[in-house]
Amino acid sequence: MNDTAAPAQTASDSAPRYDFAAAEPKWQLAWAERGCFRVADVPTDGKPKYYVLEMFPYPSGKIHMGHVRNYTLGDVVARYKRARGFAVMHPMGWDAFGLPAENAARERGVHPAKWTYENIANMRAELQRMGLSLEWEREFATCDASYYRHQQKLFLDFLKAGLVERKESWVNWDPVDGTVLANEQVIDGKGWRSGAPVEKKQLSQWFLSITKYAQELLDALETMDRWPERVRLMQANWIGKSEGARLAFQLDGSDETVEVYTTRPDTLYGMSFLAVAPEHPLAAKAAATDPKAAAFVAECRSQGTSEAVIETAEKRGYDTGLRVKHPFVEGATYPVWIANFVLMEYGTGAIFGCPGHDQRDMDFARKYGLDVVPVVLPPGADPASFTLGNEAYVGPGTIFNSEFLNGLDVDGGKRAAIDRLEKLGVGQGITNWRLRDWGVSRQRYWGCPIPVIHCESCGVVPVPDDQLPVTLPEDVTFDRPGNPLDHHPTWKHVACPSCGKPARRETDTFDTFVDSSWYFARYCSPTADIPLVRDAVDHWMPVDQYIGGIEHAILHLLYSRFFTRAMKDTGHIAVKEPFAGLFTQGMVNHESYRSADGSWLYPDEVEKRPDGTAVHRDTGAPVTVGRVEAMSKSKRNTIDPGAIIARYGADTARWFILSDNPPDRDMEWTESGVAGAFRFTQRIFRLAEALDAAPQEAKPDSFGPAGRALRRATHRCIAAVTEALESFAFNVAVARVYELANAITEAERAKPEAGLAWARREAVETLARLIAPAMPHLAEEVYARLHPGGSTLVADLPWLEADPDLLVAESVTIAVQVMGKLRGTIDVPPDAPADTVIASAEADPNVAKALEGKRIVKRIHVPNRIVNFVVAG
RNA sequence: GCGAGAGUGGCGGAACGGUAGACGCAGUCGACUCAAAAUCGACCGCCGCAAGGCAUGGGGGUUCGAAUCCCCCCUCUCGCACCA
Repeated sequence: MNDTAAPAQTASDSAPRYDFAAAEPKWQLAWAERGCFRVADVPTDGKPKYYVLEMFPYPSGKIHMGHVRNYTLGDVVARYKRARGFAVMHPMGWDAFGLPAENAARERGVHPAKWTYENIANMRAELQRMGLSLEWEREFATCDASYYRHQQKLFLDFLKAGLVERKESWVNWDPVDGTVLANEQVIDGKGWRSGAPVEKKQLSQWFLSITKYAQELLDALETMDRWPERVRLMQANWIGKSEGARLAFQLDGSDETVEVYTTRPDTLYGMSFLAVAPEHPLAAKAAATDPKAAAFVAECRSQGTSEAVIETAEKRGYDTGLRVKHPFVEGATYPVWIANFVLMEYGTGAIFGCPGHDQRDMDFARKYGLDVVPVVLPPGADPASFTLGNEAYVGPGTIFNSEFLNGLDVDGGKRAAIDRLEKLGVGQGITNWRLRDWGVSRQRYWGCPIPVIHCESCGVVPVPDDQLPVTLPEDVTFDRPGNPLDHHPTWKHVACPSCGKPARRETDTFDTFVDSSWYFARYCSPTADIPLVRDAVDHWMPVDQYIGGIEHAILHLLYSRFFTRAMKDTGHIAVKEPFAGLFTQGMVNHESYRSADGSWLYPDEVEKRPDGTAVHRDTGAPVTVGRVEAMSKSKRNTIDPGAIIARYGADTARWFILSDNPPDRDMEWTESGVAGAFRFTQRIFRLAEALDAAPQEAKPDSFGPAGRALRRATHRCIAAVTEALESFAFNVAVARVYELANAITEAERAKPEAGLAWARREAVETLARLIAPAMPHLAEEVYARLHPGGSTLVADLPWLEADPDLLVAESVTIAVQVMGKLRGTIDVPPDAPADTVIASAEADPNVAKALEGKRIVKRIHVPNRIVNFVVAG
């Protein structure tokens, strides 16, 4: 059953089949030996450059279908652009630092380096079996000291340039394991391994100053027209610029003030309370003397962990009894509440509440019986009678109930209020950002060491350039929790480079997002002894086409954009934007299967019945076919690319993945779809074989009707596939190729005529060259058959150009409508004059019938397209 | 809640405002075969014997003509989410 579509030939099978298992390695070797995909760091051949890059993989050990899709898409682009005359750089490497390697070390006692490099070797072999046009000479792993030493250098340059800060920050602390946890290691507020409730702990950590570039990162999004709109939008939201005012409220009966951030200073006269976050210093102060306040703060803290709780949590608060003075209204004071919906992380951790024009404040006010004073009058509303129910009014309008602001619109009110605050010296207009600086310290072993030394007398001292790289010690143990670098007996003890006294190395390593924030630039000069060689990086950057999953829409792409700017400002690179074009691919999904007892089954264990039901392959027990969803180990609906390639070949896998649907949408991997793609590889091969008897002949002077039709199909296909590839419509390109194959089959059945053999040969060679970006091995195999003894590789051939004369049809079929309804079609010569076309349209019997007894009011003729009669009566 | 995208046969999908459903998958029938597989051929949106009618989530509109443009509504997916 496993081999219904297997390539093995049976005795009765007289037609020889395309032997992909022999062909694919053969052509892979040929490409490698010829160095087809090599380019110089600094080319001198004058070709335009094109840099294609797919997001490099984490070396988990095996490739998955998402990789196959990602790298197939990139390879189609790379091979196509190369044929179009570009010098294409298409490198590959490994995002090799990270937690899984440490987990493997703890669970299986294998050293992270050994585990990682073995995984890399395995995955490299798998990728090579896909026949990708990669330049393996540029390969590196981010865990190579020869890579991360330059990362350390970049960091030190950033430090010098004032782009790095050290500040206190909260981390997830597992009190049982005594270790810092990554966010994904915190499950429902508990440590994933120990199950102990996670605590927040403050540590001194390194931050890259991404916020210094917030405005620029936001502005540049506007110009990035080759990025998907939604990715730009997600980044803009993430950066989260907001304009407003910061103002200080003075506590009644005290000199102390509370700072508030607001985007609505125009609504200050609608204030009815002030609220601070539970973590706010004022809340802490209230809690110190008021047990009830302390209890409320504690309650907020205990509840705040899981996201589901936050989403549904009711607004609750506690009145501290303190009051603040209004900045504009002499003598007016308002209560100060501690409220669970105020976020310490955003703004100042305190707000002024204006229930009339903010829904959250409204909910809070209604719950606790606080005043609701409308100060913005919607257009057309009557100021005397206007009231608010439980809905805050957030639209435009005219300010009222607001003294000096009365009569202004919202924007004018904001400006006037800010002016007054500034005059009074209690506040000013500011821009606030949601984007935070990027904390890059990780308390982990398997990462790039942060190259600084802590000295009691000199403070933080950068590791001098000549002492780089700071390498990871190999003799580490994972037998206890925490950071092995910290436990290491000698590694962290060093002499201070500045004063020579005993000092301590930084034992934190970088967030792995740092590793992936500049790898694309390093590929340009992958073995240089400086981070980036300007000639090379200035030639190849930016990446012309970057391809990867949407899951990296924000962090990886934003960090890379920032990092590139930082590298520019420290003189390492000329460009600001790393990725000129971005394409985000969809996921690869698969049906899931469950047996009667609810356990998940692998696709291999399931047999589909013709009636649509499914049973267990061995036991015959009924199987429930579940949803089509993302492949995951837990649901066992994964398909191993290695097994697919072994059974059907790389070209089949590549072809199916391209043919199923548009590449930016999620696709469904189906067994029948792969089988269909496999059948097509065999069919192409048969079309080529059928030519063997055809004599080699010079191009005939004229062709018969079948030959002319085939030649038109051939050249139309060139034009159509080219257009489809240019617009990333790979599924359409595939459809056009099928059409040409169908046209060739039709020509095979045609009566023999002079020149037909030549036309068939042209068609098959065209077919081979058009499939080359998608099915490169089969393309070479077919081409080689057509050119016995030749040594030219399709990989080295230029892209085909369609003959414009053959793109014009001999006759065109024109639709004839009466009042927009199709009543017939007529065949006319292309570009026939309107009056003849209309005359023959009217002569069509069916059309004539529809026109009978009617008066033709208007005759519409769109050349080569349509005739439409507008009639009356 | 805010934002974005998408709704077309049994399925994936195609379609510069101009013959809706290209192409593939699945399916039906036939040829070849002792048989099966493979292959080749024909059919394959819905209603209808037919003529014809109806069809691109629903409703309006613009237009000679709308899957495509505009307005309203419904559904689904994704992202963000007490961001003041």
